[in-house]
Amino acid sequence: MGRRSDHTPDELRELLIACGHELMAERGFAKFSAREAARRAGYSVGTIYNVFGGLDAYLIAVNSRTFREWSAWLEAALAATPDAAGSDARIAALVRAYFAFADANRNAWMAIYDHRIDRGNTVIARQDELAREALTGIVDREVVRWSGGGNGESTRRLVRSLIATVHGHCALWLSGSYALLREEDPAGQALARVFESLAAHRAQAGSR
Amino acid sequence: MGRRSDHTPDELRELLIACGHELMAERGFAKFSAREAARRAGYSVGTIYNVFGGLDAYLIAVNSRTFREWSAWLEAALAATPDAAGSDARIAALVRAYFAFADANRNAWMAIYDHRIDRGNTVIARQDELAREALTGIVDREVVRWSGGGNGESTRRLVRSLIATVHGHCALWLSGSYALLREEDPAGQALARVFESLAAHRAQAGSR
DNA sequence: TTATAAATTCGACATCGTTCAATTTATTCC
DNA sequence: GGAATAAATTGAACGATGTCGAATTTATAA
Repeated sequence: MGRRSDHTPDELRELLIACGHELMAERGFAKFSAREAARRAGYSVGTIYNVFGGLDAYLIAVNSRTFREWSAWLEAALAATPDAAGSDARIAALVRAYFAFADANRNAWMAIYDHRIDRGNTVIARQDELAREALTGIVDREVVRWSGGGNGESTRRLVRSLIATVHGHCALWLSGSYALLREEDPAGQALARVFESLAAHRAQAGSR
Repeated sequence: MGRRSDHTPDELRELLIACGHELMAERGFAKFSAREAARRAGYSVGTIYNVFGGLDAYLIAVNSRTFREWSAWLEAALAATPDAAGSDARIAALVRAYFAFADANRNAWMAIYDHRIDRGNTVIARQDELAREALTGIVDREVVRWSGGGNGESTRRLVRSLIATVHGHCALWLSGSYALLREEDPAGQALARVFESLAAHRAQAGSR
């Protein structure tokens, strides 16, 4: 067949991403199949290559959707946290929501890190970059809010490091890795580490 | 052919693991091929299934070899750290060696976490379990040494959490994830977080 | 209506994991 | 030593994958 009037180019793109995301959530990265994703959309494999240019770009688009849902999940959790609960509560809500999303979307969440992008050969579309940066942005904002203003390069670095800390707990937990095998509250542990580091940096900043 | 006198069963096992490990280091998990690994050993695919029972068990054996090399690497780094350097230096050496091994064996290191084991359907051989526990054991020992004795369930939990912290930094760094994209010293950041948490727990224990 | 351009398909290809009947080798027994 | 037995090894078969492009079909323009 040729150009069909079923969907506009944008609609087709959306449709393929939606079906791919659904399939990813069902099967996980290892058992994901572009053929099957296209089949579900009512198209054949080649269409994915036409629309996205290659499998990598398609997977990036699928994972970017997960990133966006994740950000929305975090914002919703923060919005549901009353200001009166104090500033610690916002950090706690953020970390717990981070874990809750990963837990509720295990396959899709892990796929984000299962798909290795060779940044040398692959260009990431700007909109996909933005979806990833948004998450970092949320944490940035909340840490600045917690520490009461002081933003700068050192807090920027700290924020990335705290994200890595939480990520490590979440990843080892969901992958069933030995280290966290019998830990019943990985989110709580991650949160404890985050507060210890935040406290250390507040004290440090105050004593200068 | 039938039973060949080229290798004893143990030798064959070793050979297959060695070739698999080499191939994993070269290609990484995504491009690993059991066929190719067997080919390099001078056997055909079926032999892997005979010896290990299935691909999962083979991959576990291959990754266990990486675990053992990793443990040896850490022990070597610790052995090279003079006692006179102080107890902080041992922790620093441990974390830096953790990163150095991962960096020097990227594909093999990542494969450890790329291979998802369904613990419901897969039984892990005792020797492979031990290879994984050994690493945790090293960190356990060093943290107890640092804190000057006090061992118990709470330190056990802390140790696992610190491992998760370091793992998170290392994983995001090597996978080229956005969060740590421009961080020039991820190991230093991980180390800083570890010391912050260790300090917090020493203070806590001392004030009781 | 016809010609042009764009989208879509589908088959071809090499490869993968998995299984198992057939084959080859080593050992045992006479 | 030679035949019978047991064990290890192979390789073909199967369904599935990603990747590519020529052929086909559709929509639009002339």
